[in-house]
Amino acid sequence: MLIDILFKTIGTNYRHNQVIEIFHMNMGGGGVWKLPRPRAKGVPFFSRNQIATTLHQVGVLLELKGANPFRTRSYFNGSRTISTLTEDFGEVVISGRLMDLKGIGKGLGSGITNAVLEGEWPEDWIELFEKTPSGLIVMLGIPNLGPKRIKLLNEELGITNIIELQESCEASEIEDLSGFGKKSQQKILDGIQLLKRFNARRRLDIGLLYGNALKELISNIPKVEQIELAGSARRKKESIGDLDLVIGAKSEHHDEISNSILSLPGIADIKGAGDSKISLILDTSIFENEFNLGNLDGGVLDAIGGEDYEKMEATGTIDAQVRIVPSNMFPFTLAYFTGSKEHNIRMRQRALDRGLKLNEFGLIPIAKIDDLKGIEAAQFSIKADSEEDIYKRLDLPYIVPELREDLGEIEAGEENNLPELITINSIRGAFHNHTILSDGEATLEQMADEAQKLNWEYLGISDHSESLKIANGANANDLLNQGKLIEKYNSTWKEKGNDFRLFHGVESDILENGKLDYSEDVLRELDYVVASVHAMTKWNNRDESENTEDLIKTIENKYTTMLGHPTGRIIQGRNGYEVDMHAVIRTMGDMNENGIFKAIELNASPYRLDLDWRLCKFAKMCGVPVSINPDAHDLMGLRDVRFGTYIARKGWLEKSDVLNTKSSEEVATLFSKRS
DNA sequence: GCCGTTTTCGGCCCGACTGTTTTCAGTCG
Repeated sequence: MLIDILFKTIGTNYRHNQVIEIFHMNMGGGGVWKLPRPRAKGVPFFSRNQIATTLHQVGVLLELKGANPFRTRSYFNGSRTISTLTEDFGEVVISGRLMDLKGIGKGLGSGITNAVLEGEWPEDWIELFEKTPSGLIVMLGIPNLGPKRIKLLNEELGITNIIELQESCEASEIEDLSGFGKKSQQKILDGIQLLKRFNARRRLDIGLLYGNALKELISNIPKVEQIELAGSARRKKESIGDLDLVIGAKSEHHDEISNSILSLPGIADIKGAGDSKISLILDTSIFENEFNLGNLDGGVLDAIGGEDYEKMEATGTIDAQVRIVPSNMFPFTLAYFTGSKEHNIRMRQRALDRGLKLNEFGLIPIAKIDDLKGIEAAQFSIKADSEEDIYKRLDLPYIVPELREDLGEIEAGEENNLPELITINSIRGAFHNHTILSDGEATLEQMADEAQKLNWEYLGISDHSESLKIANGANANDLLNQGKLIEKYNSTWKEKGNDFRLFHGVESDILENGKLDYSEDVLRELDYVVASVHAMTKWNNRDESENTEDLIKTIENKYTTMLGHPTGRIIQGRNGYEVDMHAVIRTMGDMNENGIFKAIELNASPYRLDLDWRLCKFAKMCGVPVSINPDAHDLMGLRDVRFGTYIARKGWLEKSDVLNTKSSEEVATLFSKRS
């Protein structure tokens, strides 16, 4: 049963650092990769998302074909350029400015232009999609198995999918291939198991739980001078592959520290232990108490494997790499293993431009090192007490880990224009929360109490609407009665001089043609409406333009205040439906400009983190306020706003960009701007 | 495939680790 569920999801998620990126951008669509069909309405025949996704997929398919790596890279670069474009993509193509973009030359430029203007994909791309077995793409998700060896497996043994691969391993057919052996055969089997369980990645909340537990244990080891969690966990990516920890200590203590680490609790297996690096597999025995996964709404639970999910987490593991370096190297190693790869490339290039070489050991004047390499050369490194010093030496202000993705942070740093990112302390409340009226676990009163314990000034209650039977959606009468109760509480607090207040909303299901639940008479009584899609099957089966049109209709509805979990994606569970979110956000931006308040939710549940951080910056640019909502189904759920804050920071948001940093008076005023 | 130009083609970030090899290829970040 469990395996069935997991195999079902493997079809849509792939772990390959580039493939997974696409998954997280919600650009992947359904299971098998297919070139999108052109939009029925004509030019532009394809959206920015579709072009960016396609370029990326062509790049992956070229890798599997064994094409020139620089050629494949240019497809990835092109995809990146287009997905981060802030202008209207269609206009850029139509006005013939596409090839002015850095990274788009004659080849990509003419292919894209023809696709967008004529609705036809280049022949060689069509052929790539048709001739590559989709199972090979799934195999890229297996750790330590890349395009070259997959190509070899395909050519030598005729393997076209993960099931055949597993059978071949079990029949010991792989170990005899040149370049393979017993160990790599076993590694592939292990990797298949990992992929089946978690798509070889873990959600941010789970990663941070393990990471912080290990960090805490190591920091108590004598003679450890510095320790920090690095990697994607430090950068607060929505999911992480493995944990990276960096330790600073005197060289003479490295052995002792290393031995202490190997005897810590929670280690299921030791994959390797060298002079400077320890590779571990951690399991849940690292936690003193069992971890509480909280109450999930039914849709989320289903998407991540239903009832079997908790069992899976309880027996789950995570890989961790621990590196021990002399304290003087610590900032360099920390920066290096924090990444991202793209950010590091830019930083290294920046160092080269200044006659310096940047690596995990130091920042070293090239003139001094002759033929010395790595750690040998590091004796000539410029001193740094912290990462700040490294940035300073490269003429940049400090860039926080969340921003290190090479998505404009270097340029913003050069212009001294980095954002002052929001912190959790700025949050004054939240607007998407459930009570026992629908599928929540706590009463209105309990939720209000908990919000006050968090020092919030207000709380918005938005139970599920009538049509969502599966989540016990509230009928009109019950909803209106909830409103009366809220009024009563609000006036009682006011009489007592307590400034706390509740806002009364609803999470309305988005119905046919973008309609909301309930009659106008009911909607008029509410402070706000969170409009969300729940009919995922239907929305997944429609094309991007239909979904986009319906969402825009919903937003144009007078009573829609904000869009809830905008794409419906569940991390490690399912992709979102296809939608041109740029167009949706742009519509919201235009309405805000005209004095009509429309906000977009950043659903802070670690299972969702939707709006994706890559789109937060775009919402900010369009002047669309972001509401960081926990989608709480119980008291603990309110605390999920912290994950939303991490993602908001990653998405460049400042305090002023976020709705729930405003005072309750300001919020009330904004909510009243309906038309 | 893109870029930058020495305008016709060479260079494209770089190092560690692993498991294969017997000097290196593949993978990863």
